[in-house]
Amino acid sequence: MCKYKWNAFFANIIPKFYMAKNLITRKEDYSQWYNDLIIKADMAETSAVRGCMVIKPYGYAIWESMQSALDKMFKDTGHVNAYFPLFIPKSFFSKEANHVEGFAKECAVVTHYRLKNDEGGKGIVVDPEAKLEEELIVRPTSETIIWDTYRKWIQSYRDLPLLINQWANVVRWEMRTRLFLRTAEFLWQEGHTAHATQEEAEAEAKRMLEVYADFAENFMAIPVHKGVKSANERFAGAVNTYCIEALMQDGKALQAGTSHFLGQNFAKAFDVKFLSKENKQEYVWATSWGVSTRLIGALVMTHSDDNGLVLPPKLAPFQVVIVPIYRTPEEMQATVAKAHELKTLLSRVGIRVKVDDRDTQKPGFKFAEHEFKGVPIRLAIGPRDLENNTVELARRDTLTKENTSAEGIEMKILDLLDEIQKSLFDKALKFREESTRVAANYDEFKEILENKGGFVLAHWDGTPETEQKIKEETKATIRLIPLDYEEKAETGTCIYSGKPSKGLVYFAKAY
RNA sequence: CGGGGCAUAGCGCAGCCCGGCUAGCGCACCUGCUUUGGGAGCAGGGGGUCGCAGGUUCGAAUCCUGCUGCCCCGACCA
Repeated sequence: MCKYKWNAFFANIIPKFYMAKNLITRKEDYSQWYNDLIIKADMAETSAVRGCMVIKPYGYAIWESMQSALDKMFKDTGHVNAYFPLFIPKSFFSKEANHVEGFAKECAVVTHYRLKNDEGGKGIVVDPEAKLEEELIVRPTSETIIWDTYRKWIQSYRDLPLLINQWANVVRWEMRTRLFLRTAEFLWQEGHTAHATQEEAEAEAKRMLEVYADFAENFMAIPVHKGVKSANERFAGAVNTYCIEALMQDGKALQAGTSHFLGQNFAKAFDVKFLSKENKQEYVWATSWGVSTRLIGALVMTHSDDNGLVLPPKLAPFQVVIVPIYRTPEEMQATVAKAHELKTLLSRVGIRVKVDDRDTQKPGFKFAEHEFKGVPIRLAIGPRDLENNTVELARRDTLTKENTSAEGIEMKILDLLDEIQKSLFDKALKFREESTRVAANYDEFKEILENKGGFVLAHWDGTPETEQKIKEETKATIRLIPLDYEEKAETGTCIYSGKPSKGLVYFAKAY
């Protein structure tokens, strides 16, 4: 009965799977640790298609948690969802010069629309008769198709602002891929907005940057820096790219979200004009912004440890797992019943709970499995607990255990979940602060990057050439220019060229 | 696209140099019994076109040729 129930409800989330007892440590080999963790925690795997991954139920559940939090934040800021086509006519794509240049090298192209049986009897071939008149690009991003559509939607200032988001997949034909961090196809959301004035569009781009930073810090428990990208790192077709940058445990930075002020570039390329209050034809102002499944990679690399995944309570598919412990059928019946009773109690206050009442696995195995998969809190209930009205409570982040009264447990767990969420953030913040250094000169800069990693604050002369040289020599790039860079106007000299600098910028090696 | 490596059961590997009988091991899987408060034990069992195509040979996982796929390292990227 219990076995049947488990299968019916959870077979898709936690399949029977052997956990490796020994995960390679972060210190031994960070990237292998990352790869093994993703696969062994059952989040994703490589697929039969080169560069593309299969997101497995547990990984997808994390994405769904992210989606629902973000989607609410988008709606709360006045956005609505829509959906635009996967395919973009080649001619659209080439209308904005910088945009094409930026994406041309990594586009998948559809050239035919039909297959046929090979005349030589060797399977299926592309029918050469079925060549498309105009090739279609599989979207690497949707600005072009969206702006072509917006032209028809916008006539007057009364149609503005237009605040639309879409949840979609995109394809960028990458040479080298890594699960979640860089795959040929990935899932994301892309917001595309149209405004009557420059000020409003810029404010929108900054507002969404704030939304992303809020999400990263309060849901993912990842501290992020907000800033502006240098010209080299700017989105193809944007006037300005704002970003949030996070620091991973190996000292490399990861761009966790971007928000672009597109100026009138796309409006001009796609001829999107509106009639202003003054009865004048004007080009609209645009933004776009996105975060992707890459965030899952950021989540893993920020919090997880040598024992496996560590998930922040707000995004964990299950916040609490309850493991019943028993010897006899009677004990099984009693502890499983108590576990479900507890689950009901916890669910009632909004906690996501799973009872692991599989009779096919021993408790020790379950402990190890849920620990590896990063469930924030584990409760164990055995015969002794039934007698004493207690539970054993274990925290994933600290790996500590305690016996506690079952009385009022739901309030205790609510508090504890908050505490874990905060503790993860604080720990990550502390690590980032400790990994952020100021370099007074180029030698110091190189020394820090080579031996310590992390963010390096340094003066820069503001030219793309200097950034390029530094990149070539050290592999570090400017991750961001602080938002208050212009106002602060600290003066100094560029560590590379010795020319005047307007302020410190963040350098790091990046994913 | 350049350099290196790998391809044998679901996964991880051994066997290959030096060809030979029915291709083996660990984990996973199935059955039974004993177990269950930190990854259970024993017994039995199922599962393989040895990446593909050709060649050498009485005989090929093993030797030769060609192909394909994958992984790692470098130039591009959220």
